[in-house]
Amino acid sequence: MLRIKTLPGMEDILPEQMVKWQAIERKAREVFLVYGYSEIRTPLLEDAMLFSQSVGEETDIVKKQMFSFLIGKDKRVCLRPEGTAPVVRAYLQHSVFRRQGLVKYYYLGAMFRYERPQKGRKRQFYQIGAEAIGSNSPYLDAEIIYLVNNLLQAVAIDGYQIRLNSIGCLDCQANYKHLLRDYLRDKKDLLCPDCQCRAETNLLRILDCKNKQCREIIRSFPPILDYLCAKCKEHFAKVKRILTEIGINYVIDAHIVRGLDYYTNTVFEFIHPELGSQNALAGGGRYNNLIEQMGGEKQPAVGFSLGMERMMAISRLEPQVLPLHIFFALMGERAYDWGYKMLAHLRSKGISSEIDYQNRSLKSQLRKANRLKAKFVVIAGEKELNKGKIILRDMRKQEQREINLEKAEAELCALIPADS
RNA sequence: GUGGGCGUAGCUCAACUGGUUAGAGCACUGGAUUGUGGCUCCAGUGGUUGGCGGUUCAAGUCCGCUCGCUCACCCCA
Repeated sequence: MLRIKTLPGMEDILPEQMVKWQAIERKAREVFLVYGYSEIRTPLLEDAMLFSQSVGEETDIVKKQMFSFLIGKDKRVCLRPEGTAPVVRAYLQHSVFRRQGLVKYYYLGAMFRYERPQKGRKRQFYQIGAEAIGSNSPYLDAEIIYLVNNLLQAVAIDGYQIRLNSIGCLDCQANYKHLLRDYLRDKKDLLCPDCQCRAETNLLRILDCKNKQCREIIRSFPPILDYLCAKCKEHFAKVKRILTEIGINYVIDAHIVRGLDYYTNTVFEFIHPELGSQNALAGGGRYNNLIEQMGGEKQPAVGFSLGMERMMAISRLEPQVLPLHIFFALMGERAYDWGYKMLAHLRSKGISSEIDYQNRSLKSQLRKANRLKAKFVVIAGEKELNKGKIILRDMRKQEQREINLEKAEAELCALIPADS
């Protein structure tokens, strides 16, 4: 019989991993609460047009990384490759802008991209992200970056670097593309094949090509940062100043060009050296034209997303497994029936309890209790029941005593709050 | 999509230039203690050596194909 396995790039998260995973999620939720962001959940499956319209027809994500397929004859749908477009879609669909001014949403969940898997890059991966829609205030840019910084601290991650850049508004970009195209006109043949293609489709991406020769050519051309219009220049200056004032260390990296088309002005990346080649822990920035582009009224916005697996890889958070309160080690059917009833009762009162289901010896029942880190073990067999008693063993103190059957329930219930 | 590396027990790894029945530690189960955990000792379960084919008296080992994993390019979180 052929044993089916997970698809490439799709992974099970086993319970042992899940403990830390949930701890990170819990910390993230706490941070979002503090910053006034509320959770939104959008479907995993969306109209494929949502992403070509927002992320960009010519981006790698849309061009070759979407899990997309037809439903019925002509409806093309896809598993979401990123989180911003669905949130904006929901924002518009429910006319949120008519009900309130600034909205601050966060999300967490699975994203899907059909790529060759490698370290820190899976086909199904999880992101935590947030979007703040409705303000162009540079203080909001700073809030997002400060929030990410805060979140990373909360999950015991350090040693990362914050890289910052501004790619200006649409006017700045149009102007810069014009200049760049002029500059490259007679150098096209020297570029790598990819960049020759980019020259037509996604000019700005040439700026962060890793090919040696392309870098050489680009190096002598000033970055877009040097060509920002007065307004964008002022906005970026303010973002930098605010960040410095609130104690954020960052470096300006004029070559950050995000791979999604919707970004404008402030863009940033949190990178970590221990992540390997996929070193971006978080990324984000402003997208002042996206809402309008998706059919809404113009609303400036800013957001970010964090890679969950990448956080898992470097977080030093050590979540403690909650210890089991009471284990029932029983011998004989009469004792088992009594113990099972007591177990059911304690559990319904919220006291974690466990019992053996495999008819094991007392010794192995205790071994199991020990492995489960049980605080107490109730031991009972014919011998005890005949005396009208049971044995209560304190596993840590390595002591045990007999208690009366009638008082057992009260004693067991009383044990826990005092101890934990 | 393009390269490189690697596939032996649930996990981490052994097995000299091809040579008896493929081993060890951890984990698991049982026992030493016929009813008491951790430590110790003993024993046991567990393998189509990823798969298929080839070379050979003989293949975990060599060759071919294939599948899978992994790292990197690309791109991104």
